[in-house]
Amino acid sequence: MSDEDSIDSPDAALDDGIDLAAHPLTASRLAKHQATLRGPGYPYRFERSHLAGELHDSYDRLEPGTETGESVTVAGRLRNIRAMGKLTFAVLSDVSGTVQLFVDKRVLGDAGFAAFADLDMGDWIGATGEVVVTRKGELSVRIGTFELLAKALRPLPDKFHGLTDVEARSRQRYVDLMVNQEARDVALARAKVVSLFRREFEARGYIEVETPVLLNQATGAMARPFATHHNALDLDMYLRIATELYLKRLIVGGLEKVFEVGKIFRNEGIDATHMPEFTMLESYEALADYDDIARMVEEMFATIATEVTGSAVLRYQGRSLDLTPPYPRAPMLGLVNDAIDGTMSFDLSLQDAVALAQSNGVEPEAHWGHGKIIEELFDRRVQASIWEPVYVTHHPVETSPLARRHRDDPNVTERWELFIAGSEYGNAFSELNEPLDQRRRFEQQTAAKAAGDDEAQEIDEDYVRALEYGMPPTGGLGIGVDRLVMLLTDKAHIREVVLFPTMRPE
RNA sequence: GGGCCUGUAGCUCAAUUGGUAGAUCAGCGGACUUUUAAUCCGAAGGUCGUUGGUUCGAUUCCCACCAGGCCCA
Repeated sequence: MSDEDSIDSPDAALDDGIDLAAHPLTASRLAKHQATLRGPGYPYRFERSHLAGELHDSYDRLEPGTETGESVTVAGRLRNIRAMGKLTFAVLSDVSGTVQLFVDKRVLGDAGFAAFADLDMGDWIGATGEVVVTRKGELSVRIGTFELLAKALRPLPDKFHGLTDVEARSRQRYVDLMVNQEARDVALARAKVVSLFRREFEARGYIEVETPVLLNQATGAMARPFATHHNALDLDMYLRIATELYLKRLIVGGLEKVFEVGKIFRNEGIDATHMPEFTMLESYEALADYDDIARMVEEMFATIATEVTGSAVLRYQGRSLDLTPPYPRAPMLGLVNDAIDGTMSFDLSLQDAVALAQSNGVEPEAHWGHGKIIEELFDRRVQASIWEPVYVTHHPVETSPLARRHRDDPNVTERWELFIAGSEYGNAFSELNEPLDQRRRFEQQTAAKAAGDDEAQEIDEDYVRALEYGMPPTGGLGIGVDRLVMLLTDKAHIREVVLFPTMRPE
């Protein structure tokens, strides 16, 4: 930012139409700000002795009217000012909570009291004074000195109704965070979820790694990538749509237990559960299979839910939801056949399978085989009816090109997806580690792409080369972090758990 | 992509069978030594999302567009 310009021309109309110098709500704030810049200026640092929350922890049990004789220094944003003649009460808000400032003209002095009266809601101040409890029992700092740390040139939203407009809260998340405790709670819950995942994986001997975001080829999932260009190399590049194939290269390399938490980018629509950039957690563990991963995930989900919400039994969208393990396993085809009219089977002719799909509301595309039809029937007829956690297993080989064929059934893979409350929360395989089969699967994807499946994966030659060096049996996992945070914070829309959701420009 | 809905003061919301809009909070002036959304008095504050059209007259009706929400695909 060009600070010279901003100081010299603060009256330029901003893009939301407010002219700070001319608007009645901002003109006096701006004038005070400019006076401070011309005069004493603003401090570069401030020494705080206590957070608001720490004061409550230490002094909340005192009787009304107590004067502790102890001096503390607090700092934060002024959230509410109630001036009553020679006495003023104000609410100071910091990261830990709020504490009341008790401002007495006799304590602060005439000049100090007048200066305090010049403050506006939203200003950042630091203040020092005695910890007291008012006659009404409110823990307060009776300030003897204070300092303006930063001026708020813009007014805060309505102090009671706050900011409720979804669009404004999303675009100006900084304001949402200032005035809505719920917004702060979600941000903290999210941070805690990610932190707990790290703790849990590290406790199991995993190491955290970082794999590339910018790729020559977007592989490892079925999704459209964002395309970009590297100028110096004059090279078209893509943002990653998964971390899977790079993490498995690390298993080949012998790191054995790896995980990564990071942004994934998919060039697709935005709705209640989808954002073009979202946070995925992937992990891979040598010598494990998908059952090992399932046991790990259900333990982690219960632990994280308990630490974030206080219980493994949640309320989500008005309903109770129990994340206590173990979670039942159910083969996909069995669930489909419970839900449709007729019986789907890999033994049906493709013609009969298509007819069965059509009679159950699914119109197969030309390139679909039995597997895609089964998965589509599951999506349309089963998924939404799932509430309590269930591992859906036995995904068709056709729709799982990176998963190992099931040890007992060649039509399906050792794969599960964890469904809760109608959405997918995790996806895991016994990883396909046999290079010749992997090459054939990629070739089948290429054929599907040629037949019109624009989501089919491309072959990643270097990945096959890596497998040719030998990958041990491996259990892999992907978890949508945003959705888990939604579940734990009882949010129905992903935008509520992403600090800065993707939006069109204003 | 389709359907429905929304956009009015900084914020939260009203109103209009078509005659240029009101309230709470915030802000401004005043009173007040225990407030908790303080209270009381007073005076202000608006490109009614944008652009066209119909009309004597449009915030209101119509077209298009912009941004957003919900549902469906």
